[in-house]
Amino acid sequence: MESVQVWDVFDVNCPSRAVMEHISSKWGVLVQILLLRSGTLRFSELRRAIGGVSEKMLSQTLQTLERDGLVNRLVHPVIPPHVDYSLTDLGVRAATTVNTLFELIGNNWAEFEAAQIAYDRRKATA
Amino acid sequence: MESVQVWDVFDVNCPSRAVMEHISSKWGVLVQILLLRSGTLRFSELRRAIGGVSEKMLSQTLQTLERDGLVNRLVHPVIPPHVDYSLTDLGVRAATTVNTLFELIGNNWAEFEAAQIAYDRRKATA
DNA sequence: CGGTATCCTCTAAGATACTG
DNA sequence: CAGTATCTTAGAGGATACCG
Repeated sequence: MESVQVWDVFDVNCPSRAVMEHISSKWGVLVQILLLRSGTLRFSELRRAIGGVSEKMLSQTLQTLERDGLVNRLVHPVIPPHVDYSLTDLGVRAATTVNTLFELIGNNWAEFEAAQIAYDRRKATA
Repeated sequence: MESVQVWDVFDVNCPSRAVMEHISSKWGVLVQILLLRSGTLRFSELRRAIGGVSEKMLSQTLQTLERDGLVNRLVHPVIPPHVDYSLTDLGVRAATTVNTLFELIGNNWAEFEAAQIAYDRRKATA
């Protein structure tokens, strides 16, 4: 039996808004599509792959996604430490949708750019 | 002929990251799915419908989405002012994907909640 | 290696007041 | 009605140093 949407997202107190913010966060979206493509990655691999991310933000993002049940964190008890990150089933589904959004942007980039240029010109002449 | 993805989203300078941030922004996602459901709405209708949004943030969000070519802004030259907002074709496609994400959250809410509780318990005992 | 802890900066975002 | 202008603040986010 599947659970169903109980709250209205337009309500200020809708708790699903918070999860949405985690999934769609700046670094969260990049972590998700990277793990979707790569399967499993270590902390340092994620850090190197995602340009511009700080250790702090990566750590924080991973914790949030793990708490929401989107990311698996597997610690190998060895020295030096070895930690593997991967997507849960739920994470794969979220990441796939996020990836669709990125493809939409990439596949229509000319349209986005044209819209921005047109908008800026309208503002400049006005 | 469709344009294709030119940049790597993992590159710090990838311009599509900015558009992604607009689409997935806190208020942006709510504006999109509300317009997707309602078709056309006025500024004050959007403001009333989206719980918690300030005029400033709504205005800013609408401008960003309009600049990216996702939202149409139609001004009726009357007094008092009348401005209609709606989604462009591109906006409908983005909003539909965003809506999929919200449905994913709503349809699996029990799983999200359980994951959060389990995570918090793990942290507490540790 | 995989993080935390601390400090600091800057801007996202809310509140309020005002305007065409 | 549909915003803008101004002010203020909470917290997002970065830099650096340190630890198990």
